[in-house]
Amino acid sequence: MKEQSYRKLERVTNRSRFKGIYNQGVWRSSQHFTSVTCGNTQGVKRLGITVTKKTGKAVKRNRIKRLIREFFRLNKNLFPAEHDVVIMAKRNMPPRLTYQKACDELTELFTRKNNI
RNA sequence: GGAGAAGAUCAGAUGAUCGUCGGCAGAAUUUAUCUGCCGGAGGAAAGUCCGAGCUCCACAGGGCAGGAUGGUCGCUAACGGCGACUGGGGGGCUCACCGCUUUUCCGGUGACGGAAAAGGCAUGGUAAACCCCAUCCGGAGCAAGACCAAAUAGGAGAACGUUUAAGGGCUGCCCGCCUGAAGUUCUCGGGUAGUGUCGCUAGAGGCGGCAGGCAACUGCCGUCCCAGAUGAAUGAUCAUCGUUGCGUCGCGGGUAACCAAAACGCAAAACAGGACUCGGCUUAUGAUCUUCUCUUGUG
RNA sequence: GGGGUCGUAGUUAAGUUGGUUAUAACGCCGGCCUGUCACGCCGGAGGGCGUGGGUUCAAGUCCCAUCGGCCCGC
Repeated sequence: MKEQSYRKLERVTNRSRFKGIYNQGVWRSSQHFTSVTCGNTQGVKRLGITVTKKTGKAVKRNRIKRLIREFFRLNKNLFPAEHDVVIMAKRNMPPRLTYQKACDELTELFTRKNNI
């Protein structure tokens, strides 16, 4: 499989799996994002993204999801192996989010988590 | 130059790298995976305010209730939409107001205007509220609906009923109809629920030409295929060009204030993302162009 | 995505042929009672129809647009 891909196999697509991650996972948060990490039995790193309607309208939500996906693709080494990670966007998201700022904040969030 | 109205067009472009959804072909060959090619959001995709197609409710029947519309003619699959023509747009009631009549005060040379009080419901006007009249409307909605896989199987309560049938469904009610020969219906609880399949995209379709019509629109011919996701696909980074604004410099123009080409640097680029599909309406919003109206300055 | 329902004082609500100054309870303020507080009694104030237009002499009510909250579905 290609290194920088993001296929359906690497996504969390089931509602019951989301609930399981919320119940058993470890919660971390930064200024604009919240992450939940939980081990899985599939042998791959998987990512789920949650952006609720309270964050904004459809254009804004799609953009946030694309930026988070891009961060996952290009920084897979920061994610723990055989774990499911859910990244949630908070309500105070700035209207014009650039990839550079999102990448910086998420990098800081995940490197801090690995140190603990 | 400024303000406003109406209409039309576009919604930055190209390339590279990484990545994504669908289709086709090949490798591999149960899936999974890899490679190549092609295609991949809007004028409003939005709000869900109207109208339809389509699907289910057995058929989609009659009356009442309820809802919607209200000048005429036409267009259309249909409409509350659109076009043209008209300049007012169905009929009625009155406790409110205006108007009407009388008196007083104020302003004015005056016509008259303003304010207050009373009279009267005999006369006029005004509502998208109420009554009547005409026309139209069965209900729900793709989470409609059909199939496969998986899973248990039968538990508790309530209502009604067992022979001139109850109950249920079709519409809120009635008639009528359908189902129903001993159970039926409702509620609660329990089990299962998938990277499932179809519906799912060729359509009242787009573009061009000709003809008819004042127009909305219609007919004929040619040509094109243009998203089908389901925790939900269009993105990120870089480069070049282009648009706009600002700053530096100032080829040039001008008596002057000033206007300014080329170059360089910086910044900006709106509203907004399909979710069964169309026709409208409404709302949000950037730029350019055309026509018209008002106003200011100069010649 | 589809359908429905609601928005009125600080809070919970009432408000229908459209027509006096938009109402009630709790809350708030002052007084009485008590050694003090609460309860109770008496009196009072304040401020509100989500927002913007329209119809009308007059709109919480009718019409249009818009914003926000809540509920339902195989």
